[in-house]
Amino acid sequence: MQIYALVDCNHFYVSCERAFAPYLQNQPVGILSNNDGCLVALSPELKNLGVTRGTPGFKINEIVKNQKVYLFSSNYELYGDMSTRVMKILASMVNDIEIYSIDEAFLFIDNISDKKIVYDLALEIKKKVYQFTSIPISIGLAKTKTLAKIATNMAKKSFNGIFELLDENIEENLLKSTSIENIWGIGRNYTKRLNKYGIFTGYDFIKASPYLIRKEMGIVGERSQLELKGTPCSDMTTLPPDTKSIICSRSFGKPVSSYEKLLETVSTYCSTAVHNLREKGLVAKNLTLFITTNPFKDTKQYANYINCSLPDYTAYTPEFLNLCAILLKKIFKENYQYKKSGIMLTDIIKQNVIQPNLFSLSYGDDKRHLVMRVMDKINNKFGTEKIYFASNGVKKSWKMKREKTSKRFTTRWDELMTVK
DNA sequence: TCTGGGGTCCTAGGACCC
DNA sequence: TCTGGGGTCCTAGGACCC
Repeated sequence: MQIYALVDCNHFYVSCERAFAPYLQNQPVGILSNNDGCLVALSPELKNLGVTRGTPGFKINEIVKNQKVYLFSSNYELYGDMSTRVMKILASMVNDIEIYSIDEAFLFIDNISDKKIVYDLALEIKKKVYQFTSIPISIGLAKTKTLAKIATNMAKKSFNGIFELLDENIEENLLKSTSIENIWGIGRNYTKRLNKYGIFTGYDFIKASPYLIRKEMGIVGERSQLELKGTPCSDMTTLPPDTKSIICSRSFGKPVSSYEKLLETVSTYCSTAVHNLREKGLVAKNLTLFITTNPFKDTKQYANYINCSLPDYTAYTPEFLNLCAILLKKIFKENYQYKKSGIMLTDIIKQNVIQPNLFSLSYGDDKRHLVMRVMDKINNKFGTEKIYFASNGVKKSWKMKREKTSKRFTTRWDELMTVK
């Protein structure tokens, strides 16, 4: 018997905050996105107050005032580290694990003939993860990943946090009561299209003609359909896939209109992205830069992007920074209130497979590489941006808001939890 | 005043090649 | 009536995911 188990951490960011602040237990808790913009994670108690994911923070001021809601800025350093801990525990308990996102992982369970044993294993996993991280998880068990997703949704509605979907009658009933928009791979747009053909539930979907599904959704839809019928169509990818792009973009705390300040923003984001590139042992050749005004405001709108390739693959920050200045000049327009900018690195390969250009040194061998290494070492040890490029700006009046951040309890010595 | 950020995959169409 | 056929590569855009 081959079983896919999907482990999903319950309201993960909230649970991370709760792990270090027990008074948040059973209280309405919400985590805000970057710039304290909108809600990205909610505790069930907050959901019960009628608040939904994606709501802008300022729209719930009223509720926050009246109901005592605890709001936090997102603390990705903490969540990332907690995620690593959870994944390590999972990996120690099964042979094959595919880390799917910061709070989800597929486990592949093979060679177990008895359903009961699988269920007990899931129970043990859940217990152990909670014991070592105090993160509550839900586990769905099924024949394919897509079915496991549905099982996990059920597991979240109690059932001890574990739902096993291996009985065909239960499967059929569950598909009948599952709307297609809740199926993995079917989003808002495909839901609308399929509704036109009278397809509303998972059951309608598996009964629909494969030709129709193929026509409307392409190969992806056809795969989803097969998976729901019990045929696995996606392998476990136990090795992390090669990075194809790295994006760094942010909204500003305050709008920016001068070229100089806008350049500070893209330079800062660019430095971060190229740093990430180096951390992964990669080099890139292509840079895309974009700027945009605030689409939610009634002011003059402008958005544009531009993209350019370097002559060689590199992870040398100044080279990208120079390019940023040139590219920004080309698309920058005066008299606009810019709200967001960003850069994307593409055409990425591993540093150790660079094909050196006949006329230049390869990045790994020259002094530029060493300078970057020293810089990264200093910043990794003493904190981000201890040393940085002048083009990133010194004052950064546009910096994003993060007014309610908790401490980075698990990754900074000076932010360890104190017990009074 | 205040509305996130980072990714992947697939497809259609155009340019170009022999 | 009918105007070759087969292929690759690249890009933009659309869809999805968390």
